[in-house]
Amino acid sequence: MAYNFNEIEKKWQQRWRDDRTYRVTENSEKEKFYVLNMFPYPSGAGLHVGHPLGYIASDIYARFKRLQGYNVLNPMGYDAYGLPAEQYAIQTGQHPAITTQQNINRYREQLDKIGFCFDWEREIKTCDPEYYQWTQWAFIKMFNHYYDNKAKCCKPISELVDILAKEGSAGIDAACTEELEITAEQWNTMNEKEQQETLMNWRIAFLNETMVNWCPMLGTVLANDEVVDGVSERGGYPVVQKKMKQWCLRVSAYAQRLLDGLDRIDWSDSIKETQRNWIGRSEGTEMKFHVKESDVEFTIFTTRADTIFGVTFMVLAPESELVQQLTTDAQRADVEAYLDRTKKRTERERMIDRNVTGVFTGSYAINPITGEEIPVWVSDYVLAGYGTGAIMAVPAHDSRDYAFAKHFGIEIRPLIEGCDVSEESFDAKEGIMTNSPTAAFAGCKLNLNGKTVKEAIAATKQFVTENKLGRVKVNYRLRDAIFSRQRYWGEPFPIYYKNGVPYTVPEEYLPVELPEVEKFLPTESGEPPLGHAKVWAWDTVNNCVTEKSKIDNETIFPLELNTMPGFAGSSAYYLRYMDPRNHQALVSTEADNYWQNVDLYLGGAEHATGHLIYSRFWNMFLFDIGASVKEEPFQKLVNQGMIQGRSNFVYRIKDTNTFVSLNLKKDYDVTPLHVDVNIVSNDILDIDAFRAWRPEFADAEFILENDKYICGWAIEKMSKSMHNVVNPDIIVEKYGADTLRMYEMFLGPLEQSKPWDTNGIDGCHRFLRKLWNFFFDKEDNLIVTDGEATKEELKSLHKLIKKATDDINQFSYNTTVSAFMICANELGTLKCTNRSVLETFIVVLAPFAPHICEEIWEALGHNTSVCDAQWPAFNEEYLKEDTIKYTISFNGKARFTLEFAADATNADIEATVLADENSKKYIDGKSIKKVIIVPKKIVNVVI
RNA sequence: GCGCCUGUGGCGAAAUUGGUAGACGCGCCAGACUUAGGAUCUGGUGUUUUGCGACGUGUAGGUUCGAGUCCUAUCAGGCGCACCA
Repeated sequence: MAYNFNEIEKKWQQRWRDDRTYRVTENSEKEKFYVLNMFPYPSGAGLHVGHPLGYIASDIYARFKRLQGYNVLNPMGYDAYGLPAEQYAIQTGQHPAITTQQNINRYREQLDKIGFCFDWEREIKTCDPEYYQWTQWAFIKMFNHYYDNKAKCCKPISELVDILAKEGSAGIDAACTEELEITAEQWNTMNEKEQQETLMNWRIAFLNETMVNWCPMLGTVLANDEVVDGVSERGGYPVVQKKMKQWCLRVSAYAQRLLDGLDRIDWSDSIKETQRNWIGRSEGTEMKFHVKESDVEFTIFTTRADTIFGVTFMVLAPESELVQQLTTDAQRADVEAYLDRTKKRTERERMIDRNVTGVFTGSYAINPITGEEIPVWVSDYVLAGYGTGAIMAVPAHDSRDYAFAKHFGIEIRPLIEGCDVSEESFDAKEGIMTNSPTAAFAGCKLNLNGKTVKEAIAATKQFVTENKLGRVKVNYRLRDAIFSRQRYWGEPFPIYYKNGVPYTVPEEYLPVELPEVEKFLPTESGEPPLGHAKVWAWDTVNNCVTEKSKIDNETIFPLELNTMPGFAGSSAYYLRYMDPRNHQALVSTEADNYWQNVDLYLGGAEHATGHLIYSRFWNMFLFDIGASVKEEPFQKLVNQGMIQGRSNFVYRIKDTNTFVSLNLKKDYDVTPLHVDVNIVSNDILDIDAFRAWRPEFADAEFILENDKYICGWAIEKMSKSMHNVVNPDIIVEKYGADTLRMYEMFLGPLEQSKPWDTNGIDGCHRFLRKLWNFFFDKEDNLIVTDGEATKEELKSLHKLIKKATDDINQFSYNTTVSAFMICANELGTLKCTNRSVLETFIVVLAPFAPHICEEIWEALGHNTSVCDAQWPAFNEEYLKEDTIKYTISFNGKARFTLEFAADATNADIEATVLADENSKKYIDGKSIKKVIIVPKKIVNVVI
């Protein structure tokens, strides 16, 4: 019988379930290896052929490592909270928990068909109370810690309270929202509420009135990485800036450690670079400027301290509190009008429209070094959230300042020898400084003339520091993460409010479970959906959730109405897999010590600035409090490329129901329409299927070429709306999971994006059928023979072992698949039937095509799984050749080949070549400069 | 604008890291077995030339006995950040 993949795959998938083949337990005898995929959000559309790419790749690696004797953890779960299920709930009233579970079931069914070695007994779902208990727990820990900049780690907030009570804030160097100066006396006279509000300034998880990305259509705020081009990542709705009180995580406290950590992990350069960009470290100087005829002083941040003599105006961000203080009465009306206008513009509008706008405040600042008076302006090209929200403008050496100065006719004062600023600014950090105003301002002691820019920056820094005019400062672009979402389908906060002050639910009473609501929409008074919950108050006596109607603000208090964002549950899930059913801790010390962190993490590169930053931050925090043994969660990261869809088009002649074939369409006025790729084969449309596809096409007419309707095509993202989704189930049914696995790997380099194209899949399928025929004849009799393998067979086999071992280690799976085919071709030519050779082949192939290998393995008489076989050792002896062919070149031009004994020395080879009749023809009496012999390859004679 | 990556047959792609291109698969051509094949097997397949040969890794230079690989410039495509001072 032929290779019956459907039957074989069903059989082995069942067997693996029954035997719990892929269950893992901590085993100190064996070395661990932790493989992890970014867990999926179970969307309603199910899996398409792009999803399994990473799972297959990691599955191969996991199986490979297991064969090499490692104890491999390869778990799977679901990122189950998210917007689509909630949007669906709003539309249909269906509870998101139900939709989500249905989607999970569908995913599981599809995943099972591909034959992964996941340990499903460790499955987690982020919406499961047993899981989110630990998300809430981590949040409480963050609430109760602050970040000590000197110690470079976080510490309990109680220690900060002690310091405040004894010494005030003077000695505190901690990550904070704003620099506060509080004496011990002030602190001690504060009431409870004031103290709590003050502590918010330092907590890692803190409540803050902040500018947020508000998406009115979604009715919620979004994190920076959830906003793309000024619209929401999900849905593409407009996003506006709005000031709101929100929970935040002080991610910025960890900016330097997040940056430093990148040097210790094995990630691709491009992802590291993206993270470095996102963190955006910049080293510069903070300088204090006094305001003329006023007590007010303000600080600016600059990386170009050397340009202090070129400052001809100052600019404040419109949102800066200084604007109100510095606006003179004469200018107030103009400034107010400007602020109004700015406020109305969305982020997106500000991004598109880069016309120079601004208004003068009426105040003048004093240059701290020269004493010169400088006008202070307001303009929205200065961002409130970066640096101090105020800048010193140097139009000669900054293009934005230059545009502003040109527009408002402000002086442009060049400071670098020979630079031309008549047309544009000179932004480069190079050249020799000039124009230091030593004469104009006799009091000025700083002279930068003749220094390079680099030297001048250093000199200015030193001068500013020594004269206490400011300080050296490092700034980061990385902002704190906004952690509140005005949504239903997310983790509830373990927070209740007493007298308007947030308090955490005691850890031992977690989880605080998500309450039921009647509606998933915001309330009429504009509260988030949890405002509809009837049972949503905290009873501090019985430590439980109770009816809202019982709130008395004595012992029963209102609970937080916001929920946590998507990244909350996905930030530490890898730890939970180590010990998923633990009720006492996120992860037991034993499990954490054994599994440590993820050795190989696979997922899409699109998470570079979201999940992969939050997750590192979250884990560093857990590391600081001793809940995780490793500072970095993911040691090696591989980003699989996206599988794009190949869409097909039909061309409808305008205002008709007639469709014209691709190469004839130029004669008509046509509208291209996406057509379901499943009714198109090799770009030829199945016309009957098309008529049946949609009612409006039932009586469609066609203009054919060669009796066929040829469709157009394009490479696009695989999505429902483009009708280009290919379901893996269909491939599995037609070719089998093993073929799908081999083919997805064969398609090209793992990290590259590539379009899905079934055109080559037959090659992989043919290979497996051929393999089957090595073992069985037409009547299913095993036809392998015992005995010694021949030299050629062993050579071919060991070439494969070497190639497979090397390539799998480098995730070069496409070349590994090629190596299998080459070896099978060679063994076929050799008519190999040798049991030991073929058996070893099966072991090496097992990670790629586990079902067929199990079946053959069993037929060969083994009563254990091929998963528990041993990865074969490579033996160089078999690859040795008796003779080696050398290409003989003269002056780099290949001429002919000669064969030598494998152990011939260079001297032998040289002598033979020079004595050779052929060679003499090329040398022809000319003198030989040298003879280059590349081992086993080439002899090049230079004449 | 800044940073990163990629560019090789009709197509997906290889190339032991500087060693004399195009492995493997698809497609195509020819042949065999077939009533037939979109099944299977065998052989061929970068361009050009009848042939020896010549030319070929986006383009133009350079280093080298030798360059797809290194250097310089340039073009094209992709990704990330983007009024970050």
